[in-house]
Amino acid sequence: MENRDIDGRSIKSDETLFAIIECLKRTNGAGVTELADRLDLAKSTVHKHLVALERHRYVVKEDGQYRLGLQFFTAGIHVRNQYEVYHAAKNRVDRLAAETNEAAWLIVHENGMGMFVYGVAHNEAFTFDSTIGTWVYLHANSAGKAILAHLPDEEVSSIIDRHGLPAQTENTITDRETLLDELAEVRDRGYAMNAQEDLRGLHAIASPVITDGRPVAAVTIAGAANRVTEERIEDDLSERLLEAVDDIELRLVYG
Amino acid sequence: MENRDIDGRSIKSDETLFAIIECLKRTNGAGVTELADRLDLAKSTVHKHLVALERHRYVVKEDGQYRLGLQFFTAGIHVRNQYEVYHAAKNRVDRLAAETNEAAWLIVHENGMGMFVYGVAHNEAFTFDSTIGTWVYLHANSAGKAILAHLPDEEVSSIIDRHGLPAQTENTITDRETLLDELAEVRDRGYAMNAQEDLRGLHAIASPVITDGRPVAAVTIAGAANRVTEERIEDDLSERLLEAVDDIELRLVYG
DNA sequence: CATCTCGTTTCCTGAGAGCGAACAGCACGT
DNA sequence: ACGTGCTGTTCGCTCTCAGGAAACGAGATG
Repeated sequence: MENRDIDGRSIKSDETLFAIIECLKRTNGAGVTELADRLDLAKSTVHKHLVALERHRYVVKEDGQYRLGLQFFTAGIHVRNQYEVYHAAKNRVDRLAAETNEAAWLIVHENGMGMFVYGVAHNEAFTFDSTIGTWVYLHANSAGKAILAHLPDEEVSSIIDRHGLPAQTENTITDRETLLDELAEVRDRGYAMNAQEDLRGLHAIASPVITDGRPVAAVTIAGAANRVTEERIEDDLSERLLEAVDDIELRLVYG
Repeated sequence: MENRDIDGRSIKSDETLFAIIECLKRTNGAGVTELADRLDLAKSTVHKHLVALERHRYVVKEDGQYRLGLQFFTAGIHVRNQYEVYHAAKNRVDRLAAETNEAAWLIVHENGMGMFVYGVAHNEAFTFDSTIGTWVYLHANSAGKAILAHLPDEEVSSIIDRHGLPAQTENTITDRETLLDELAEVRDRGYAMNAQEDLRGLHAIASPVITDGRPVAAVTIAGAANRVTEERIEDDLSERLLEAVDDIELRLVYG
């Protein structure tokens, strides 16, 4: 199925290992036979990989089903903890959500894509938990645009080249020039806006966390479009957002 | 160094892959040469594995250094989200911490070991964040004992056989019979106690979350030994703990 | 400009990844 | 009890490809 191994410079057996992991992630646990069928591999091959994974606790066997193990959680938390900005921002993001009574997020970026690393919704209508740990395009939401706006031009274009500008809703910016204009606006304004560009019904504003001239992350306030109106943003939310970001940047510098 | 590949039933190349990951975890990022030296492998070998890891975003290259990437976070959060008990318990654990003004934790177990999946310290003296995602022995803390107390006897002994009863402090129970007696007590009392058995200066109580007769997790209240006294436990904390666990068990059954 | 020291690439070789088939366990309908 | 159909696991065989050594290229350092 996924025969994108036109490589020679990486390791095939690793690719099959990752394919197994990916498959287990999608299926939330599966048997050897099912995996072998799905990935078009011999049962014995899959089995040997699973034994290796199990020995390192990346996979657990339960009732003859294999599923991903808590070792991934350990590693994942370790990676998150390496981001100083997470520790600097966490409590302040909590406070921001409490003050505004909307959802607040911390987004970091890696390799030209964004990821939600932390979020709270004091008004807990939705299970926002499912959003944490997901990748997002930088061009299609306020946090991403806040980050892009403060990256060097050549980095922005290399990101566009690599990932393109796929549309998430009919409001997504899919044109290069339009995006660059928007980024200039964001720089002037100090914060970015998201008018249902990635999720219908959702409005959001975001501002970047900058250290040593580089945007390492962005903080977002997000909420239903009817609550997060343009005037509320101008009158109240934008100010609170910028205050929060200032606090976070300060804490990044001073322990 | 770690030549424990007396296997034949698993895959050697996977073992080196995991060794690389483990090494990157410990060093918080390293170069090809450093990894090759440390693991006693050829540079080219390490490099090819890194290319594979990088393609799948499990590793990122930054300033010629490789470090673990956010894909681990994605996978880790995914694993956590598979535990229904996490979603059922999160808010209630928050409330428990707020009520008692101590730290509260959710611990799950896998393969005879426990792991902190969630925790809050309303009294935020310590950076408890570093505890999340770490493995703990079940015999050496209150949460683990709460879980063990409600597992079938044969499962308990197989766990002891597999992991032993290593001492964490001078108060750790290291004797099989003593442990089994303690577990019987825990069953009677309804909650387990931790009198500086894994961490000096720390007192804790814990009670298991049971569904379908199986303990899937445990909830803990933990705090400095001088604050979490025996009489406060009896007068107040134990009751609040058991209430919280009841609520969680209910929420596990009803949506 | 020479000299380290990185990361990356190239090439070769024999260890071992991957395969197919046989084996073992369990749960069913008879 | 006895097939029958499903699992997961193990056993050899074979030819691929993972791993090693050494060359290459790119920055940094003196």
